[in-house]
Amino acid sequence: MKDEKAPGKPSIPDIVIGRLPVYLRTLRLLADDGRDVTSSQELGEHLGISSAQIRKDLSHFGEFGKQGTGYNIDFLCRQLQKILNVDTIWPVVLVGAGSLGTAIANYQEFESSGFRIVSVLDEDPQKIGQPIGNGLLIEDFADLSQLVKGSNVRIAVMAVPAYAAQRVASQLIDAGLNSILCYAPITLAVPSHVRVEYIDPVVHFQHMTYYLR
Amino acid sequence: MKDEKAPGKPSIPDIVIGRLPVYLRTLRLLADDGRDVTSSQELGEHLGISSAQIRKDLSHFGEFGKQGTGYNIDFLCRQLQKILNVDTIWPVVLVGAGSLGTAIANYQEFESSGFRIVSVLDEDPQKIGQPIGNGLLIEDFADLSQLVKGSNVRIAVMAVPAYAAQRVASQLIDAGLNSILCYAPITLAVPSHVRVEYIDPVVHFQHMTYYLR
DNA sequence: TAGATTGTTAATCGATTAACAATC
DNA sequence: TAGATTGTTAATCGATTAACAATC
Repeated sequence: MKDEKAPGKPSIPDIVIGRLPVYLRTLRLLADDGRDVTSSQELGEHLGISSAQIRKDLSHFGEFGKQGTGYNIDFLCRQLQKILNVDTIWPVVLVGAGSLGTAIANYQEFESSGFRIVSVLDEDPQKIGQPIGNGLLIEDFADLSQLVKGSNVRIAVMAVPAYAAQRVASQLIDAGLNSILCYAPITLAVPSHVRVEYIDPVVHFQHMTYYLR
Repeated sequence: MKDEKAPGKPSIPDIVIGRLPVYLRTLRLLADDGRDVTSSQELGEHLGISSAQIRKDLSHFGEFGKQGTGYNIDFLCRQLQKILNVDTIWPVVLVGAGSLGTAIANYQEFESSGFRIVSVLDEDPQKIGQPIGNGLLIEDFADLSQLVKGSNVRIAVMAVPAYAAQRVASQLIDAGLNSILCYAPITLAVPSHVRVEYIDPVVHFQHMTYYLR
């Protein structure tokens, strides 16, 4: 999944974009520790990457630091939030109210990071109508398009079994969503205007075991 | 997190290793569909990468295909499992029996992928002793080192709050574990012999929102 | 001022891809 | 055989890093 090159203005490498949320997360932890200022060197040590890379990454977007001093943490956080478009709250639809879906619905970090789960959908009649997460009720996945219509929801999280994932994804896309975070262990076939990110713990485990002998 | 270069024999790029589990996952889906043979081109189309990359990646490990025909799916699966060291079952310790920990304990895909959660640990006295997952009981995190001692557990999953994550990680490492899958939204400070992989949905969300205007 | 750190350039390093001989 | 696809080479492309002038 690469960034599409906007003809004319040089687009910023997708790999750079992918690091910004990690920078933001780290800066917030520093802020929580009461810190006001940091440097590319300190950040790099925290993250195990070079200070040059951090400065280079940030330089794609502007000048945020001060020579001799470093970066004001609050200021840089706000700038990164603007760059990443998380200076507002994005509504998110969660599909799948199983064990994993419930965990996602309960997760407290979304709200402070720019996201709010506004609907939880499932196909199981036993589950529809049951409470979940923070004051939500599980709704019928069949009502998806009605629910999305006229709302400004553009993001979905899928916590459904692998066998259902492709069908669910297609229906999400038909309903007008174009950003999907997929927890199912399958690579989805989607049109090019849709962006999918994947979370699969097995992929991480198997990556680690390569190095275990 | 890079691969350490073994002096002498040229080490295989970590980024290549990271793709192998995705290849394996895709091959298994094809096998489940009743397919016997595939090609680098077909795989590449499935995954949205070039056929050349797939052939190049595999070529680091040997020759697994047949000109004019492609790859026998079962054979390539077995080879990838060997390469990734998932031709046996790795025991895994899960720390954290909250909502996310419960979802992980319930997840059915681990067993067929080379992993088995053998212990679930928590610090909450209310939780210790309660059943979780597939016939397990939540145990006391304080008993970690006893539990690991003499066992062959080397992998842990952390599903604990961010504020507890660094302490838990350090204790896991003290107990002798060297591979950690961390669901807490924090970059851990660990010695160089320890490998950590991270799963943070917010990082993925924020990556996606950059492209939403 | 002296010391520290940025933003940026140019060099290095590494990954991806196109192309094709080999061969099933 | 003719067609297809591998494994590999060399070229291209892109990302990382070292170094340093600028400057706080």
